[in-house]
Amino acid sequence: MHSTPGSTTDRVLGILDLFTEAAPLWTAEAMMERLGATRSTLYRHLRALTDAGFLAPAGGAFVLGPRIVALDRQIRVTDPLLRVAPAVMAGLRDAVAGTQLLCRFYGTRVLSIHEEKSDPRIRTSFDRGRTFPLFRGSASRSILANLPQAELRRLFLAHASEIAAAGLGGTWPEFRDGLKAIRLRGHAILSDIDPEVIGASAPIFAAPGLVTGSLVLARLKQEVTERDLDHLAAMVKETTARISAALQGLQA
Amino acid sequence: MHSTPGSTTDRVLGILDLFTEAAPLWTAEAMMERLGATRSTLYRHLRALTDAGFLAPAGGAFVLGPRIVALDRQIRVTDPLLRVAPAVMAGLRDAVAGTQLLCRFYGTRVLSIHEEKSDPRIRTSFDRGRTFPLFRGSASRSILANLPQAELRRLFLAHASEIAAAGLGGTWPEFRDGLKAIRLRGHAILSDIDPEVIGASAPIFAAPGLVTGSLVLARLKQEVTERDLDHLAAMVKETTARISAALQGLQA
DNA sequence: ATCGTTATTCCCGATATGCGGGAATTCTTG
DNA sequence: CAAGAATTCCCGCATATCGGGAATAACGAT
Repeated sequence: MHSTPGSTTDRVLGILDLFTEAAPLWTAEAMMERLGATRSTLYRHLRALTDAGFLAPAGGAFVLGPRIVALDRQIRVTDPLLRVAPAVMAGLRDAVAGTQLLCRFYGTRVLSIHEEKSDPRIRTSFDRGRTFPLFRGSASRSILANLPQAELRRLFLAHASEIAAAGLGGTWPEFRDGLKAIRLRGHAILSDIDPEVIGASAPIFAAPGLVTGSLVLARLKQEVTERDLDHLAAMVKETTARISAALQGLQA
Repeated sequence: MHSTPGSTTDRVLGILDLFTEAAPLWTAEAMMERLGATRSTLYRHLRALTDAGFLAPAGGAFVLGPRIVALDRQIRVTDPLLRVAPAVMAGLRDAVAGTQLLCRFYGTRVLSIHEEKSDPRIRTSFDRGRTFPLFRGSASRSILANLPQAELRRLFLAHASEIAAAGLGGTWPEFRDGLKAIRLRGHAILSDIDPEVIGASAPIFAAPGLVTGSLVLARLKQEVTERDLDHLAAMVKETTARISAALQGLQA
């Protein structure tokens, strides 16, 4: 074979990479061409994915399958963070007057896992399932600032240019000390992703010192004053403290 | 090798089967034992799944990963049915005074893909992602009744005993004619899954004659009269007709 | 229903790939 | 910084995957 690296399994799972928001529907023919796979091999792989429910035939083409939806439900039902946080967030609706985003950290990406929206004008489709880059956005910042040193160093070595581009410093001490300041402050305020929206975030801990996610309280930037931001910051710190406590109570 | 059938890919995907609502967290050790796999092989497979984001390490064990949540979002964002139905359903909230379930048909299973709940006492965690058996429940019944004959025959041959158990007839003509009656009536009323809840459903068509899902309007059984059921039936028929029309308008 | 067309599965020999035992490495944690 | 655990690497052998093409099944239209 030529330009297809990785094992068979990687190639099979790689098929799922084709299915994006922009291209949610693929015919076997199109996949063959795109992947440079032969007909029998591709169909064998499609069958494996279809049998497992990750793909489903839809009128001559394939779409992402029901298993994904079912597995997402399992995650929702079993995630301890989702057992405690949504209720707390619902109680904050009116006080925030914007949008709240609960995020979870997955080693390399930050994922929004729950949204509580009260300002319909914020049309950031910050849905559950949206991923954020680790070095941009308020949610990620609060997480990053609370990662263990060893992990930070690894990240710095692997992503120096991204880190510099995000204004997080060009040297390791700059990076580390900047994050330390955020950690000590206890919250991060950023308008980094959508320029019309500004968010205050704070970390959520699954155990003392072990950051597992963050909460963002966001509002339309042009409508908030300095005082509002201070208020949001205080609120998000207080709220994440409560969520962390509840989370750790669950596990005990 | 012994009792592990299927291809490598099947075995890798099979790992995900372990992760259930009751057992959402697996250590490598536990998986080795359960699957009868050797250490290196298991870890190779875990790595493939983890790299693809379908699993994630969580403190010495593994859980379902962020990719699943992200893919579910893609499905939500790109599903035409979800583009038209939720707004219609939201408009019915007060009129239904119960719970509405939007379901999609996936060849072999019926999956709830959206819920609009207005009666909090119905605690059926009929969440998005819940799967229903094809031969039970109102949602499935309306779909089944509108499947092409060829597919029905195939289903009957493959699942005769389930079909009989569900009271759908012990012979092919019984089965076919029973479903035909439902199809002509245009709706199905059943209290088949949760005995406290009764639901009226009607099919949704992606194209004339091509059933793609169904809508269920459900209420607490002990609170509904015959008249209420008639009303629900009329409402669900009218609503699914509108959803089908909107859906077919989209594609044109 | 019947046929032509397209989509999907099956077959089988050559060969690349996954398997497993164990050692090496990396990650945790005190 | 060291001991223990978790994870990856290594490599020869056996096996499952690949691909070309034919067979079959599903689909659509007459």
